[in-house]
Amino acid sequence: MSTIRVRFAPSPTGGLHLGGVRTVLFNYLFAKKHGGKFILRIEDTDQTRYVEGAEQYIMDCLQWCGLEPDESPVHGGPYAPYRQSERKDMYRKYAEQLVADGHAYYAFDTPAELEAMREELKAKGSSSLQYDQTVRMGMHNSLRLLPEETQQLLDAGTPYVIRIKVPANETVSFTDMIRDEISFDTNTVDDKVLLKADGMPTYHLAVVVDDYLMEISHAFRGEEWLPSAPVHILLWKYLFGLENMPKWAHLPLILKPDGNGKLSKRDGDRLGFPVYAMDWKDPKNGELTKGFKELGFLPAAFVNLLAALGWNDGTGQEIFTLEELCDKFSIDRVHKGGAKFDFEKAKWYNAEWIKRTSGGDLANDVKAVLAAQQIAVTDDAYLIQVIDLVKERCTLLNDFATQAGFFFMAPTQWDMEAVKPKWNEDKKAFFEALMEQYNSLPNWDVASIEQTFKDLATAKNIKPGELQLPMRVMLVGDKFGPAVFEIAAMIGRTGTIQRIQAFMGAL
RNA sequence: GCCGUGUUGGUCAAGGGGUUAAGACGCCUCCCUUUCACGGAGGAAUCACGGGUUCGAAUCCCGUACAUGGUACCA
Repeated sequence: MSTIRVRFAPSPTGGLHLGGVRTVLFNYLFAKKHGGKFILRIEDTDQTRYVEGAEQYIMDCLQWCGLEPDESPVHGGPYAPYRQSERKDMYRKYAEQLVADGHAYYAFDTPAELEAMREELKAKGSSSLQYDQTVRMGMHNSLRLLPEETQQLLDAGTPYVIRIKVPANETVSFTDMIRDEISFDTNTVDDKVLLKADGMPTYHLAVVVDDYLMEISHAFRGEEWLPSAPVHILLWKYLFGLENMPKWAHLPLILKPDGNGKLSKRDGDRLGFPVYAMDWKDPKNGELTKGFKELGFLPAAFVNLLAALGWNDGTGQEIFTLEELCDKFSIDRVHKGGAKFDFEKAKWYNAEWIKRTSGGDLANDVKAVLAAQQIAVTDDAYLIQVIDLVKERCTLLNDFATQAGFFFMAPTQWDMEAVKPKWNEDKKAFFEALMEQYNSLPNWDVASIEQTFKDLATAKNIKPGELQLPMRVMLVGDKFGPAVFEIAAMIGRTGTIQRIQAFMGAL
């Protein structure tokens, strides 16, 4: 068997959507599992929707996810160029060849003429509004025109497109790796444009030509492409031979959590979760779309949750590293049906990954989170201890701001409501005595801190439990965090005493 | 409308002729903890519908419904 080469071909028209990253992921996993290559080609032939910077953004997202391609516009490779716009000349040749072979034709119809055709079909009550075999002989194209008429138009520089001539009464079928046999009646497929008036190919021509030229062996794409598959199959048949065609896999769609439909950027804004891998700022209108990265997701968790959306290994295992995924991924365990995206579950994956990642490995990310709170970390060893102490209560990296922040900065306001109602002179006296005893405590460790606290409480005839909540509020400012004595040990003797004092002063 | 593809708890899903129909998220109860979590033990909740085939159907077949995608000189 020849080398496995899979490819992903995003169009640089905006941010990288969940579905896009998942397609990349499945491409990547399949390639790695079989020792093949993952190729990234850019579909930048849509002049009107092309967005400056989007291509770099895509590369950045893939790098963050750890899914870097083997060949791409930035990585280079033997089949360069990898940008469709730079391969423009290759496509025309094949389009012309199709015309010469009678499988395609020139069409000179203006937008107005196309519109008129659709209006007419609609008026007739026709079941389809397509430019297809039923209408093409009534249109302005080289099929109906005399050869000299066509030549005249061409010579005169009349704008034209090249359309595929879909045959009548044939069945086009192919095997999809996850859906098995799929077939179409050619009478229901339209004469798609292959080469646009501006000389750029449409996706239909470009995928086929590029897949052939780049020797792609397997092609993964979203299910939304299934309806145009017959066009691609026909093209392969006419141009390069079905035996050379890559194997197809059409991935299920990722659906919006509520209501119906494909997950879109809007849903994220509306429901309050990201749908892009990383923040994307649209240069056209300055609009910012939130990304998983900036919200505080770990790339490993992001990849993990994406893999689980439409695939599982059948064992019930939920947490996978990229390496495990590469090893265990199998195309026939990919689902056929679309899956609704569940942000709660997505967060759970991240929490699991935070728990499983060591404090040391988390340190840089947490440092950045704290820096955003104006907290500069100088002692890495201390930071790592803090992280290990609090990470199990963090779902997102940004949670470290509240969960770890008080280890670096004393609270300036306190949850007084939690303390005041039960506060009295006895308790006040307890904490004053406590400060004194802590001040002279020989060893500042969790056991000593706790023992002193409890002994003093007993001596003052107060239940230690009743004093722990006030103590917590003094140290943290609020009612959360690890065990109070752990916190006290961590922030040190002077820190602890100062915080008790500050609170008493503010009371 | 037409064409394609789907349909197991609220969500992700295992299971592909005989199962008490796994597991996970979420939700609820309890335990742990005089904080918040983590962890542990339980609980509620499911085979879209109708016909076949079969001793037996979530599983195979046919319809229907519903969902979703496409129906552009967008990808």
